[in-house]
Order: sequence, then C-alpha cells, then structure tokens
Amino acid sequence: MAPEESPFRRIPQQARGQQRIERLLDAAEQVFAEVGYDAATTNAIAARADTSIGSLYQFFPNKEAILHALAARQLRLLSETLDCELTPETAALPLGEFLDRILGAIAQFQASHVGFHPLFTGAHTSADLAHAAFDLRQAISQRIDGLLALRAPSLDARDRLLYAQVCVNTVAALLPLAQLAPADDRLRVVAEIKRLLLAYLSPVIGDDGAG
Amino acid sequence: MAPEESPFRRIPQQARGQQRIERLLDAAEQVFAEVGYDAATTNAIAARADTSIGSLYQFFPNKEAILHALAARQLRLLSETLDCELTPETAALPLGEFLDRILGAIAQFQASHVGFHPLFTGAHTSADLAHAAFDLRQAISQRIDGLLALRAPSLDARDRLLYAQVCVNTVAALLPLAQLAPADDRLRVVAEIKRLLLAYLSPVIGDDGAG
Amino acid sequence: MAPEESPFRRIPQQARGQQRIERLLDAAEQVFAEVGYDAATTNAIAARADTSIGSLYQFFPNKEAILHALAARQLRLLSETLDCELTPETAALPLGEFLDRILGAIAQFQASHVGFHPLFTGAHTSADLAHAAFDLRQAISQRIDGLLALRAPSLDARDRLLYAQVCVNTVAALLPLAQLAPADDRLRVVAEIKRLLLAYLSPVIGDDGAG
Amino acid sequence: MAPEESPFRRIPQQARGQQRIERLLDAAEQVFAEVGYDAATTNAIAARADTSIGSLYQFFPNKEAILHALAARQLRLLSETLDCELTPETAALPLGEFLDRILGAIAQFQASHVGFHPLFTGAHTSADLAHAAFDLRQAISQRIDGLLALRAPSLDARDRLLYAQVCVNTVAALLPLAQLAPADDRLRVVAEIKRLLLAYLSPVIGDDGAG
DNA sequence: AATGAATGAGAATTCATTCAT
DNA sequence: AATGAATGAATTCTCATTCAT
Repeated sequence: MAPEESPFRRIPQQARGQQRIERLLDAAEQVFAEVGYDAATTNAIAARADTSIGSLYQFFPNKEAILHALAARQLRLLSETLDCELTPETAALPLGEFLDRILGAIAQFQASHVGFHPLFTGAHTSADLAHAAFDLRQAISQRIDGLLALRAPSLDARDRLLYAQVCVNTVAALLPLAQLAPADDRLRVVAEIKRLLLAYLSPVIGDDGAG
Repeated sequence: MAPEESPFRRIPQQARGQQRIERLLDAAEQVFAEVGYDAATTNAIAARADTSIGSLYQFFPNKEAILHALAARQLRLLSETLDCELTPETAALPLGEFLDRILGAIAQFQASHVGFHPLFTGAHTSADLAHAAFDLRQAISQRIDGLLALRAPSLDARDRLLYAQVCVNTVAALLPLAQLAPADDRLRVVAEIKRLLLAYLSPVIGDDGAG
Repeated sequence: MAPEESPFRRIPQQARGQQRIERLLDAAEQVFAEVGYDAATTNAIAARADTSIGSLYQFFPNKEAILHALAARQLRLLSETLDCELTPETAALPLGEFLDRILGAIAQFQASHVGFHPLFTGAHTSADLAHAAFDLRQAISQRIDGLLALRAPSLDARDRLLYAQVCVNTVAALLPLAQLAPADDRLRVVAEIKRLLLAYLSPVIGDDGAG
Repeated sequence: MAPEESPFRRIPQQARGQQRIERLLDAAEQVFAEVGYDAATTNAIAARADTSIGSLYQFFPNKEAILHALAARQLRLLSETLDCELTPETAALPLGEFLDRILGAIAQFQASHVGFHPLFTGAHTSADLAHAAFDLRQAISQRIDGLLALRAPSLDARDRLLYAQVCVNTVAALLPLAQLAPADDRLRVVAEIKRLLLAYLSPVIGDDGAG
C-alpha cells in the first residue's frame, strides 16, 4: 500500500519478464544449435526454457522473431566482448598481435555461445535463417570495419569494408574447421587462420611504423 | 557386361530410369536452391521433374537421400570440370595463374549449377544439410589436395590437406559475397579472393621454379 | 434510496463496478459487431474497455456470460425506447402509423447500437449465439405482444403471440436488407417492410374503428 | 491392358474422389448444424466422413472452402428441387397454391438437409459464415425472382427482385419459428407464413385471371 | 479489487511416406 | 514400373481462463 514502494512492484515483474526472455533465448540458442533452425520446434524451445508455449508467444510473435532476437543478442554480446578487448592501445599493437586479440575474442565468444556458430555461419537454408545470418555477418563486418579504421585511417572506406567482410566471412567459414578438428589439431588450425588473415591484411594495412 | 547383348527392352528402361533420376536431381537442385532444403517438399520436387512422388520414392528412400545423391553428383561434375581444366601443364603455371584457373573453374561451375552454391556453403541448419555440405567440402578439399600435391610434392601431407581445407572453406564462404555484391563490385570481390589465397599459399607452396 | 447515508466508500466502489460493467459491455458490443462473437477474444474486449482481463473475469464468469448480459441490456434499453415511444395514445393510432412508430423506434435503436443488429438477427452459428439471439427475439416478441394487446384486446392470446413473433422475426430478417442496400434504396426497403407488416396484420388487427 | 478399358480405370478413381467429396460435405453439413461453423473442427468433419484429415485437405484448401462448397451444393440441390416442382403449369396456379408449392418445396428440402437451415439463416458471426449465408440467400432470391417473372412478366425488374429478397429473407427468418415450435403448432406457423407472403404479394402480383 | 503474466488444451494445416491400383 | 490418393503425426500458433502479486 505504501505508494513509495509501488514503482518497485513493477520492477520485479519486468525483471522476471526480461529473465524469461533471456531463458527463452538461451533455450533457443541450444535447440537451434542441436537440431538446426528449421527442425527446432517452438514447443521444444519453451520446454527447454521451462516455460509454457503460451509464454513464449507472449514475448515473440513467431519463430522467426526468436531467431532475430537471438541474432541481435549475439551481436550485442560480441560487440561488448570486442569493446572490452579492443582498447585504443590494442589498436596500436603490431598487426599480428592485433589479429590475435580479435580472433581470440571471437574464438572465446564462440566457445561459450553454442548458438553463435550456426547463426554466424548459417547459409542458404530457409530464407529466414539465411537472412538473419547474413545480417549478423554484415553487422559484425561493420564492427570490424570500425576497428580497421582505427589502425588504418587513411584507407579508402569502401576498400576497408570489403576487407572487413572478407575477414569476417573467412573466419566464419574456418572456425568450424577448428571446432571439428581433433583436439590437438585445433591450435594448428587457429594458427593457420591467423596466418591467412595476416598474409591478406598486412599488404594493405601493415603495421603503422612498419617496424 | 556385353552391352550389345542385353535385352533391348531393358536398356531403354534402365536408361529411362537413369534419365528420370537425373531429372529428379535437376528438379531437387532447383527447388532446394529456391526455397532451401527444409522448406523443399518431395512433392514439389516430383512435380518439377514431371513425375509422380511414387516414382521419386522408387529411386530415393527418403528426402535426405536426394540431398546426398545431389551432393555426389555435384562432386562428380566439379571433379570432371577440374580434370578438364587442370592438366599437368596447368600445375606448372605460376601460382597466381594456377589459382585463377581453379577459381575460374569453380566460379563457372557455380554459375551453371544453381544448386551447388547452397550445398557448398550450407552450414548448420538441419543436421541433414549440414552433414551433406560438410562432406561435400571435405571431398572437394581432397580433390584440391591432389592438385596441390602436383605443385608441391615435397609438402607434408597433413599440412597440405589443411591448406586445401582452408582454401576450400574460404572460397565457399566468400563466393556468396561476390554473388550478393552489386554487379560492378563482383569482379573486385573475386580479385580479392584470389589475392587472399595467393597471399596465404605463396609462402608454403610458392612457384616452383620462380623462386 | 437515501444516498447520503450509505457508506461513502462503498457507493463509489459499486458505482465504479457498475461503470466498469457498462464499459465492458460497450466494448463487447463493439468487438462482437466488428469480428463476430466467435472471433471476439475476451482480451480484446478487456483492452477495448481499458481494463484488464482479470477484471473482466471478476464480473463475468466466461465469455458466454458477456453475451447474455449484453442481450439483457439490449432488451432493457429497447424496452425503454418502446416505452417512451408507445403511450396509450399511440395505441389508438391507425395501424399504419402505429407500425411506423414501432419500426421507427427499432430502426433508430439499431442505428445507435452497433451490437444490436448482430444479436437480433444472429442465427445458427455457435450454439451460444444462437441461443442468446433466439432468447432476445422471444423477449422482444413478448414486448410486442403486449403492444398488440393494447390495440386488439379481444384477440386470442396465442394467436397474438404468434403474430408478434412473426413480425419480430420478419423485421429481424429484413432490416439487414435495408442496411446492406445502396443508400438510396434503403427507404424503399423500409417502406416495403412496413407494407409487408401492414398487409399481414391489418386483417387480424385492423384499425379500431376501421374508419 | 486393353486400351479401350483404360478410360474406365480412371473413372472409379474420379468417382471415388467425388464420393469422398460428397461424404465430406455431408459430414460438414452435420457438424456445422450441430455445433456451428466456428466451433466445427476440420478433424471432426474428417472423422465424421470416415476419412483422414489429410484427405480433407486434399479436396479443400481450408475450412472456409468447405463452407462455400456446401453452400454451392445446397443452392444446386434446392434449385433442382424447385425445378422439379415448378413447371409452367404451376406458374399458372392461383397465387395461394403457387406459394404453397414453393413453401412446401423449401420446407421439405429443409427437413431433409440439416445443414441448409443454418446456412440459409446464418447471420452475423464469423465473417466467413455471414458472407456465405448472404450469398446463398442472394442466389436463392434470384432463383425466386425468376419464378416471379413467370407469373408477372410486366413487373418492373428491380421491384421484382426486391419482392423476391423480402420473401426469401422472411421465409429464412420464419422457418426456424416453425421448427422450434411444438409439433402441433408447426402447421399453424407455416400457414401463417403463407398468409404473410400472400398478403404481401397479392397486391403486386395478384392472380393472373383474378383481375 | 485490480492486474496481467502464465498456462496448456486445442485448432488449422502441412508433408514425408505408403500402397492399392 | 508408374501413379497419386490416402494417411496421420507433427507443427505453429491462439485464446479462454486462472492466480500470484
């Protein structure tokens, strides 16, 4: 009854709602990763999230919306990871170390987000997924484009975006290779990815001081 | 074995059966490309092939089998294309031109096979497709591995296969970029792919005599 | 009746409750008219009434109860309208004018109550609606029966009720015809309805003095 | 194998298909009559028709299509009934007998077609049903319009159609009254309907020779 | 009394696969 | 060998109703 508490009464509810959305996205991430987007059923997602199907549809108008929300969350989380990792100082590192940082961040992110990989690499399947995956890669490319801009401000903007896209899509394609490889080859593959990117970027980005 | 002795009626029948299989695969290729593997219905494939579903199921036990047969056919056709294109002389070309040949062959193949691209790049969606696509890329990698062996016989076999895999998966990831790009950027993207591969391979493969 | 004595807190509360019921019925009337009884959702009704579903279910045990309450309200309102319109003097008018009054009252009522028409004419669809509509027409028939009794006290009671039912159901069936007709035919249709009723009733009810 | 028999092989199949459609429409007619259109489920219809839900959807794209097919069938059957009943000689009968014939035909038709009544009288519920019912009544009105034309060729065409509509809708509204009345009142109600129509039509149509 | 999040049974519809012809 | 009608499990999504806050 105390009116000064009432603003608070809603907060738990909102918090619960937000929590439930997160739980649903977690569940969707797992289920998508396990059986693929098309084979994933909304009922399975709700069950995995320990909710009712009705609640799922209270938050998401349809299955595709879950996919998009998931992609948005992943983009946001990855962005945060990159933000943490990539301070101005990082941008001044030699290209090789710079790439190490980015690749490391992405690899680590991927390791802790089962659902990232499918979406990141998802290609021609259902129109739904294809779009969502394409959009995600575009968004990440723009994020990387921003990082490249820090290192090579004089680069032509269109070239830079193309470089970013090439890198992002390449990494998307090669990370699975690392994941599917036997455990002791994994580092080998990651090293190879880094060598690839370094060989590709150094002629056009190079190290500032060329040192 | 003596084909001239086989009962006349049988051969046309077998031939008709083979023709029908091809028609079904053509149809599946189109339908998969248009709506994706999951959304494609076996009825639609049969209809597109101007046959009945009953016939479709006479040749393929289930939908997944169509996918695998399609992948196998694509691998075979691409192999033939590569065989044509890549004679021993080609192997002696400078690496840049060598890559041009291979990339050109693949790009051309893709242009005339609507269904290749989705399968080649298809990733984590339905478990079915993911497997088929992975297998196809593995097979193509082995094919490329063979080509690399021609150029660099002294290379360690495991390294070589890894290089091939990296290249194949990279190309699979980047070709869509070219296809989705506005028409006048397309060549730009292809050139970039080549630069990427060249930068990656030249340190380890190099030009035989060019050293 | 002495409002100043009733506990202050209660009256506003009861009044608020009654207001809310009216708002809910208004909302239901609109929503039923717009999408039909079956397609109407209780959530939509609550939303239209600017209340929560919880409140709706505080006043009505289920969806059907809303329908019945609505029918009851319409019967009450129509009765009041007829009461206003039909004084003893009216009963003495020539039959033609008498019918004009009644038809006019009904037409006017209908014009200002979007939800009347569906319920009045509603027939075999969901069992719910059919019953409610039938009940409403029966009740109105009794009301009309009363009016006929004023004009023709000597008529057999059973005959009179039958006449009333025939008239009421006929009007229910024909009013939509008027409403759906192009605007300039509408009066024509209404005139026709009157002619029909007049032709039907005059032999049995006639004008008092037949003058 | 005899080719002159092959056209026959398909006929049983088509006949079976047609039979199944009829069975489905019969089932739909019953189920709609029992629970109403909205509450009727396609599964219930299929079950009542002793078929699988899949088969139902092989013939009808959706629930609404069943309704329309049913309305079309009823119109066709009623038309046939009227055709049988109403020869040129009938048109020459006195108006009272003429109405008897028509009303009799409709009443009899209704008695043997449980689903006719709901559709004939169906009003404001789901948009689907309302439309279908309105269309059916319009079609029947046109049919009656044709009959009136036989009797009164000199009548203005627009007036005639209006008369037909008034009659059809009136009958639609009043037949339920007869059906719901206790058995011994039923004839009484039907007689009343006839009296109503006769009183309405005789001034404008009259008996040919009665003039 | 009021709220609205949560529930889950149930509906329409699809489609891979079978099998009688 | 070919056909395509028939099947029904499975899927997405809705909505009346409840109940904790």
